[in-house]
Amino acid sequence: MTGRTVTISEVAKHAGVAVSTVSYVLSGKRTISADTRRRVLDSISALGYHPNAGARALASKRSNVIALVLPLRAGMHVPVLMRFASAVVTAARRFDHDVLLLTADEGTAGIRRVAASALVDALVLMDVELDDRRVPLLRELAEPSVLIGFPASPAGLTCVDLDFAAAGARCVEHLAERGHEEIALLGAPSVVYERGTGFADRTREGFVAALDAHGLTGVALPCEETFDEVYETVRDLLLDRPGLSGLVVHNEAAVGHVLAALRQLDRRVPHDVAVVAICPDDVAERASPPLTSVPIPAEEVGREAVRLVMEKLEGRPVPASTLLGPLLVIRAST
Amino acid sequence: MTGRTVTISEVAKHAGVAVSTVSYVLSGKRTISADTRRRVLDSISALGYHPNAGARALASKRSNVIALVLPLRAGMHVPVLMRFASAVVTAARRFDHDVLLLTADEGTAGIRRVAASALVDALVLMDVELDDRRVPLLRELAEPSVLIGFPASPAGLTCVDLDFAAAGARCVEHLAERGHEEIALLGAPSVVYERGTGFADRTREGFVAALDAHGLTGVALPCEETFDEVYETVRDLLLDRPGLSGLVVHNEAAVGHVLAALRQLDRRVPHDVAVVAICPDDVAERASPPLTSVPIPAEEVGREAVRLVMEKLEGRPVPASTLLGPLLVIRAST
DNA sequence: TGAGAGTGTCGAAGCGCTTCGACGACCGGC
DNA sequence: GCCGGTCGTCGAAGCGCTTCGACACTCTCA
Repeated sequence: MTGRTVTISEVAKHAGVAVSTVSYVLSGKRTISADTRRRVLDSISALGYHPNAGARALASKRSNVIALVLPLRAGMHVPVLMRFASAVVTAARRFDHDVLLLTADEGTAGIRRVAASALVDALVLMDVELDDRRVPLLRELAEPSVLIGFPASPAGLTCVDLDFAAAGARCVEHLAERGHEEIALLGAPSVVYERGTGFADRTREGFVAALDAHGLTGVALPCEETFDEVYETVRDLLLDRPGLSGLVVHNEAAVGHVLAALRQLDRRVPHDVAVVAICPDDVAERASPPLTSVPIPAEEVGREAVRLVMEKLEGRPVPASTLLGPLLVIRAST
Repeated sequence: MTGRTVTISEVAKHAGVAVSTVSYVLSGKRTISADTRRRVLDSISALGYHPNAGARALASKRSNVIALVLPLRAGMHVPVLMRFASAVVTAARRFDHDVLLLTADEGTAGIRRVAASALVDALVLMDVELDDRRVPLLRELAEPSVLIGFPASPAGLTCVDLDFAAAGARCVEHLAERGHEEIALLGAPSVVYERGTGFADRTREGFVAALDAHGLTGVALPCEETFDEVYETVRDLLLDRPGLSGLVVHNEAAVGHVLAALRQLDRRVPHDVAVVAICPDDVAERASPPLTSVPIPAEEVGREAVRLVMEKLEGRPVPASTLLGPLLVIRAST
């Protein structure tokens, strides 16, 4: 079974056809008679043939591999990243592509390397910052790329993400419908805002705009991720704003701490304070009480990124910007 | 800069040498005079040459890519996985290799495919189960592989992992030193034990054995991951065992809930109950109070796995089993 | 001083695949 | 009955690299 490696010419010999015929059977790029096709396919499975990826890449100038570039930085929402990665791999396989994993350790050099060496045909980049060093490089690269997230100036790029502004607004809207009049957003740690990570800012903007639109009062605060800091933030917030009755939490790591803090401050959810989170579904479900939330659609985003990059590989035009609409899942916390 | 792709023969022409000379400069497989080497290297950087990965793989029968196989199942410790993955990528780069990401969706077919097509030279598998379907396949594969985790019968395989039994024992030992006489282990969710995931079992075994060795009484319980379930478990545990004063938590997702539950039950940490966790450092640091813990040495394990797989690629013998000794970091919770 | 042993470099033969042009065989239309 | 078109298949030319054997030198040491 796992004997010597079988080549296309052995398949051709076994099937009694030319090497090129086998190739055309596999690629479907020329018409082949049903009879010949069957003979070839039989030989392929009889011999256990697998095309050699290197040879194929060399001859066709296509490696059928895409790069997935993950920045593995501090303060990141790692589990979400993983779900993105998984979705990208699964989607890529559906297009008969594999995924090469690149971390940011190597900086832009890694991207340049895999592109220049033809190791990959295209790139998908995750967790893009507003001012991302990788962006200028992508513009000059021949290989198509898609970003998950939006840099400050996305001109000439293809980007896809959850519409965080709409997500922030959706949370406000929901709390407004429930009759809350003073609410707060607990967002990412301040370091994330300082770094200029797009999604954090965009959620805040959507939140603030929706506050206005619905005539509510409120405030948007950064939120650290240790229990003690979260506790203080929540305590001070409730002290400063006695009328506050709704909370939007956009910080996966802090969400549990926020609930624990409220518990300790004797505020009952949702009776005293209603809580909406923007976070992965499993976190929302596991909380006590289970949280009304806007889930992060990692699967959809990953799938869409791959679809877009494949379109670009085919030379087809794609929209520069794809924003996925937020869903609101209502649970026990509002 | 990102103009047409530069080939080795253009470099050779530019440097005034033969193609093979350029190749030998790059690989170091034959001696080259210092002068020629310099000329060639200058031409390489002048032209911006990057060897074509496909051509290289075809000619050398080495793709310089290793596969990282991640099962992306429910109930997994995803952030830890990510750190493993990151460590593997970084370590692989140090050996001039890239990493192809494979998920378990494709089952064993994916492994077979990338191996047979020579897309990868070797494999690293993560989160191995006691009875892992992938294991028999690895045995018959020509490509070397290394497992992170231990299957039930590791004969003929190369495995590396944290020594979870020693980690469980180390926690007990620490609590014994602090004078605790009755302690409990809160482990993985029961579904993880039922699936037969090695590390959960091994921690429990180490815990139980150390209990005996130190003459302590105690119990090992599975632990679910929602706050309410954790709360009940902890409450019942304290009710059943009034003498209990130490807790070992080997469940990253539940660790925060355990502390919140203790807080709510008016047990102070470490005054009333001491807590030791087996979990990633960032989780232990972020908790309140910061937890004494045995960290999961993801970086070391990943690096070691890559080192082993590279050794095997070179044809050198490697130990079948590598267990990394646990470290105990003392913080405020004991 | 000449045989023998390195050194440093070259040319050419593949590696396994895709793709292009060519070419019979067969078809229908006049 | 001949011509132009398809259809199905083949052969050969690469793709860009590694590696093997050959070979021209330059040193040593007898």
